[in-house]
Amino acid sequence: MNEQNELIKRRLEELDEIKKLGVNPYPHRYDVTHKSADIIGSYTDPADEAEAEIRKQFIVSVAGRISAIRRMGKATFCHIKDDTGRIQLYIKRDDVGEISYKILKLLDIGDIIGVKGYPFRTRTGEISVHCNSFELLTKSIQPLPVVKEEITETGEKIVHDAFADVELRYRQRYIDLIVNENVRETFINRSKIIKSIKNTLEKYDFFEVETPTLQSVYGGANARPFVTHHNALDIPLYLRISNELFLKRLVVGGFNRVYEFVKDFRNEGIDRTHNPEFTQVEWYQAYGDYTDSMNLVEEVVETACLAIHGTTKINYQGTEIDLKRPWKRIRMVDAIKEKTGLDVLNTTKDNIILYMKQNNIEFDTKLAHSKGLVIASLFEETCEEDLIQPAFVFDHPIETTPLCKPLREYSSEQIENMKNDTEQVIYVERFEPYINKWELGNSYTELNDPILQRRLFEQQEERGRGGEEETHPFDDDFVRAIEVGMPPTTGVGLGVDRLVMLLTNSVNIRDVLLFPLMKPLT
RNA sequence: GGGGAUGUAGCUCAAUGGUAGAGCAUCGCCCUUUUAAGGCGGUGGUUGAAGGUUCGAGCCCUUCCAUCCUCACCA
Repeated sequence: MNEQNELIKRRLEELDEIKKLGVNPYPHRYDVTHKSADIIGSYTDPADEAEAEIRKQFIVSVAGRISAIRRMGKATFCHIKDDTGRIQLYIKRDDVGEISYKILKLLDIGDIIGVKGYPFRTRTGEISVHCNSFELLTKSIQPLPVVKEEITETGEKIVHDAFADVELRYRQRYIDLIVNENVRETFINRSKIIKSIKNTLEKYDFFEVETPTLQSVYGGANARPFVTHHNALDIPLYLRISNELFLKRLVVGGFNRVYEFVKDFRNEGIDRTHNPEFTQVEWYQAYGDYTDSMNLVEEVVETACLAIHGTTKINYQGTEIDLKRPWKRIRMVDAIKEKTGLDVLNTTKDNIILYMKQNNIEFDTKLAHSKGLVIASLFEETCEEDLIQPAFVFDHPIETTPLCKPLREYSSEQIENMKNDTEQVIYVERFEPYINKWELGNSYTELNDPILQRRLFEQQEERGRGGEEETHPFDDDFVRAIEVGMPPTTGVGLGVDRLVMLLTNSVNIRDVLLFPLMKPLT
């Protein structure tokens, strides 16, 4: 990209020539009366010559970026793109005058112009604007990739020499968006999905809130945080890994139904389904339990799919997936039994570990101290790969999270004694929606017993001291809030990026993030 | 972090270790209903960076940078 590049040099010369002709290449505003799609959509062919003459009085004003130019001596065809699509312009020297036509010759692909003229149909059938005048609105200095679009006789669009370098596409998304129409569509769909989710939640009287991104105690998930520093207060701060604990405080405060779309930050690896910052929507509902959340998750996802596809059936990279409610619901231990035949409820911890070793199932020995974690790990290694169609996997071992309520069937003595009996696994009312093998979210019947909450945080701290890297830190203020009293509550966190990937058939999370994190070029 | 692959003109891509090329874009000329417009003629390169082997390196070797795939980690 050196500045001596011939193409850029040439364009700077053109810019000078344009200025010398008395034209401001960067004017301040332009009155647009029509969008390209409106012009094409509302066009009807005139009945006869007389009507065609009259039509010439109906002037449209349309603006956009030049995407193709075909010059033919004293007449020029070009296509401009606006936010509704593209439209062809027909500009004749005799119509616009000599000086304007001279300026037209100085224009390039990438320049933004506004034109006034009347719609007509060309000899080859394309609805176009016959221009009486045009105005340069912005001169482009950086040459764009030249993408040729061919419309076949069957109406199919073939894109030639597409701008395909993924690295450049992510780093210079503005160019990607100009040139690659499907990229634009993906982000329009992302917006529609988010809007749909909001609509569904608002329909049930959920209330949108905002909670802190900078937190002095992070929590609500198992993840390593980004650490920063506040100068004036001279304290470390963390970028949130979750907003869960704040939303629950709001339920304590009396907002019975709250939701927030939120950027979470996790200091971990980057791959096809992980970006250091990503979007979740979380919502909390007082007086409900996790079965209410299952119902709402189904509805939120199904409705979002309908909003952009008009059907519940999607094709993700060749896999047919139907998001129609109701989804399959299965206990984690039953999923394991179905897949492996192993009845973990009636098998000792050591025998499960033995089974995993015998079957070459990956196993982290750091988890060997807890039967619950062994079971969760067995599930992840064996069952996840089959969870293509939407399914709720529920009732996880309590060791997987300190924020979730144990099953209602337990007596308080059983929960009390769980530490003393290593073979006794306490299960919690948690579920994860799986689609296409991905955990799309996470949900609990929220723990609101402050005594147990405190104990579970303490156990997390203990495990942290024992070497586990990603445990929940103890949050005193949060426990205080629970002590004030949180009503029976259920909550959900849903991964928005992954949902958008699914619904837009995107392979990489970067394809659904406008500006994914890239290593800076040195 | 491990393994595999890629990086050549503005874009998309070629090039047995032996003169770096094509299409589009760009520039000049012709062309007043073209549409991947067309015709004729030009310009354009530190082959990601730095070393090395060789008479000779885009190609072989080393290191580095970036990206992709994959594994690990990870809601």
